[in-house]
Amino acid sequence: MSKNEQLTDSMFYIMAALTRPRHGYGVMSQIEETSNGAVVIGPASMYTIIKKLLKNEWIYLYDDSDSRRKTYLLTEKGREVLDGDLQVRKLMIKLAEAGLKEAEE
Amino acid sequence: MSKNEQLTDSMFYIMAALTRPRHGYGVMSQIEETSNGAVVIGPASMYTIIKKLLKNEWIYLYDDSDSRRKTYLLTEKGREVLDGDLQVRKLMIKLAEAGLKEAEE
DNA sequence: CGTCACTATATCGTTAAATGATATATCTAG
DNA sequence: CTAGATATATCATTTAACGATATAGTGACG
Repeated sequence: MSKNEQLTDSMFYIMAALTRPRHGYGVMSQIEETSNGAVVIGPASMYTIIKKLLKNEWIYLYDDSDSRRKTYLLTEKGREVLDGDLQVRKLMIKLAEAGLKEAEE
Repeated sequence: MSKNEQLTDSMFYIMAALTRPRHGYGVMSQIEETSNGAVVIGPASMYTIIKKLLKNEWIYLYDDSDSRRKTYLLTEKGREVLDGDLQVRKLMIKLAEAGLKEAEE
C-alpha cells in the first residue's frame, strides 16, 4: 500500500491520455472527444498542468523533433501513480453507483 | 443531453456518500473508509463544500432534530447531477484503463 | 497571395477550490 | 475528571484551474 498521491480530475484526465505519446493540443482534443464534450480543458489549464507533471516526473518529453509539436509520455512512476489513482476512482464510483441504485425504490 | 456541470473530486465523493442520509462527520469517515484511507477530506473542506452543495440545491438538510448532528441528503436535482457526472467519470476511467493495458506489452 | 479557420504552445493575472490551523462543545470510557 | 472520539464551524492561506491574450505555423479556398 503505497502512500497514494491523489490526482485532481484534470491531472487524471491528462495522464490517462498520456499512456500513449501525445502532444498537448492532441490531449485537449482527445479528452473533449472521449467525454463527448463534457470535459473541456483549455490551453491555460493544459500547459499549467503539463508543467507540473514534468516537475513531478510523472511524464517526460518524449519527442521534440517536430518544431511545432512536443509529445509527452508517462514515466514508469507516472504509470504507477495513475494506476493507484484509478483504483481509488473505481472504488468511489462503485460507492456512488450503489447509492444511486438503492435510492431507486 | 443536459449541460453537464462537472463536479470536483471532493464534491463527487461527498455527493456519492449523500445518496443516503448522513451527517458531515459521517461522510468524512465513510469516504476515508471506502477509499481505504486514500481519500481524506478534513472538516474545513467538508463544511465548505456542504455549504456550496446546499446553495446549489444539490443536497438539503434532511434532519436537524439531534442537536449534535445535521444529516443531509441529495435532492432530485443532486441525484441527476451526480448521475451525469458518474457517466463522464466512467468514460474517463475506461480511457485510462485501456491506455494502461495497452502499455503492458 | 491574402485571409480565415485550425493547429500548437505559452504566459499573465484572476477566480475558484481546498486545506491547515484553530475553536467550541458534547459524549464515552477508564 | 480528563483524554480521545464525535461533531460542527470559520478564518486565513495555499493551491489549482481558468479566461484572456499572444504568437506563429499550416491548409484551403477564391
